[in-house]
Amino acid sequence: MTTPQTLLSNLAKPAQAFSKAEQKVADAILANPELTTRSSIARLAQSAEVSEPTVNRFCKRLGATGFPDFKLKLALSLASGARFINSAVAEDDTAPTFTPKIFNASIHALEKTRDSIDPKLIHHVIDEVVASKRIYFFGQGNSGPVAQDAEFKFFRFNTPVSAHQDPLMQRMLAAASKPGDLLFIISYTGRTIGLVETARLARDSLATVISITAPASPLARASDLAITLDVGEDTDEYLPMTSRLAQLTLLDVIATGVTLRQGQAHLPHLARIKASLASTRFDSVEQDV
Amino acid sequence: MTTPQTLLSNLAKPAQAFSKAEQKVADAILANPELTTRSSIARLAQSAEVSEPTVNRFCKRLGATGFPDFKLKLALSLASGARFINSAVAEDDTAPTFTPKIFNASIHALEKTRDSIDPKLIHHVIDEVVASKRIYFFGQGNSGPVAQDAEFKFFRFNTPVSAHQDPLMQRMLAAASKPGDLLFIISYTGRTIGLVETARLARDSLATVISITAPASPLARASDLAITLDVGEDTDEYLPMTSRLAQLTLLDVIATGVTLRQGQAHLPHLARIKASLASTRFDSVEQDV
DNA sequence: ACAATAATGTAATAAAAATACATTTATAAG
DNA sequence: CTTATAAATGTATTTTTATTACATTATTGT
Repeated sequence: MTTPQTLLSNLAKPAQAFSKAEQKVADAILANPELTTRSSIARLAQSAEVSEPTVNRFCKRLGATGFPDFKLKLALSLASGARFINSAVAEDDTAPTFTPKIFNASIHALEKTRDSIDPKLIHHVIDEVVASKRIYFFGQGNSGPVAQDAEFKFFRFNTPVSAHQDPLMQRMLAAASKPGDLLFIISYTGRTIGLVETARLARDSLATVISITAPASPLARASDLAITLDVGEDTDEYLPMTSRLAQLTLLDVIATGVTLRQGQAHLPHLARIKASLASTRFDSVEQDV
Repeated sequence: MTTPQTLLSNLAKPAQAFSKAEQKVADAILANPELTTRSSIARLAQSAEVSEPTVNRFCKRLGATGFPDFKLKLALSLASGARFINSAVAEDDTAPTFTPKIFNASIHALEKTRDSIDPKLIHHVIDEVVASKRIYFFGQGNSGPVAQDAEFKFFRFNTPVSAHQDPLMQRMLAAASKPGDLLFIISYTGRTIGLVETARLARDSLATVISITAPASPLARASDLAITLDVGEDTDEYLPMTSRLAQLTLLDVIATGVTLRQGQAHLPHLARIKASLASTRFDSVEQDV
């Protein structure tokens, strides 16, 4: 299933439309990929008979942040079927080829998010959750289901929680919010007008607003705390939104943090929830919730 | 000599007899190995609170020729799957430690799903979607948001689609279904009584039922096609459900397959959807949907 | 043939890693 | 309990490596 050497085969593909100098770089890498993972940019430039910046540009064109990053990805691609580069879905893809690509794109988004999250910020968010009297999750469009998922997750705590996708309802609840209320606003772009206004309304009411959104977006600016996710999308029209997976996992992290913070205190509450579900199952050992 | 796999476990081994400063380095690397593979020696030295030469000596002691070589070997060791040794969340975990653990658990779930999916089955599912006159997504509990997410995704196609979380609604729609109708039923356990009965009702009405659920479960048996996900036990009480991420990505795969199958035919439909959203944004370049 | 643009290279700068060497800390002998 | 000795660690410097800014050279379309 896992096609090994995806980066490599990508290099070899003639359809790649490399420029002359870049083709030389590709050839030089292909001639001895293992060596390349341990080369300096100068050595590779020399063996490809091009200048060093050309090598650097070549790396960036292939999605790396620079030469060292490229070497790392190349090494991984050699070791275990590449999952970083060339996950673009093409029109001639079939189920066996696009299935791993899409999973890889999702995995990549999570890896990127994992490495960009600031634990201190998470800590602050958990503080706010623990301190709150009531929690709302707001999302529209694709982020609506994320908000709802969060509701299920946070339902385990004793704090009242609800998720809302309807813009009017969101607006009304924001306007009616009070100090001690905590609003999570989830938006990939952070540019949905209604949600930004909702954030402002809530803050006017002295509620706390935490957004999960794009860096430097209007929503991020309008929030008390903003967890910004830059998953980097839109490059491939066939690749679906991976940001919601990052949002979901991020909310998992926050919920887990709250659970750990609360310690054993809430366990009886949880037991009641589990018991209430038992009768809806064929077999009560496992559960969806 | 240092084979890739042994590097990580070597670090974790207490028997290693590291000196004080070297132990700090080992701890810092273990705290976030993925990040280390992309760090500079200065960054790692700082996070371990030691000097840079100490890090360098540490690397050499472990058989690398220097820091870059060490990073390379570390990356390879991570790629070979040694990274999940430490992913159980413990009560004394704090934000910096449990955050990567949870992301890793999610990533692992996707990797496992990626490698267990049968592309032929996906192909059949896409056939059914393309052939269908109407599509329903049913889920309860945690799978409810997944169904809703799928609705957003499949809305792009011309086939009428709706998601339902209410058991009564699901039952009624299943009973009223007709040949040409396609029901996706999403359930992690495949043991929710209501959903299994719904599947039977729908098949009695000659609709097609595709489930995304657990292997060998009652729901899987009650379906025409079952995509079974075995993400693994939730052995750790603090680790959240990762199955829904696998479900979501799987539905991404199916939707992408349908898109590719339909080719350009549906593009005008998509353009209209995009246009309808433009006025709700501060900046119409990006979008949530 | 000539602008406009893209591609590539040169030279300078910044960043990273390794080295030489100084200082501190631990150890063991008297 | 010193004090010589060795081991460990850190500081400052040099060397290597990577990136950037900018100049030059090709390429393309009119």
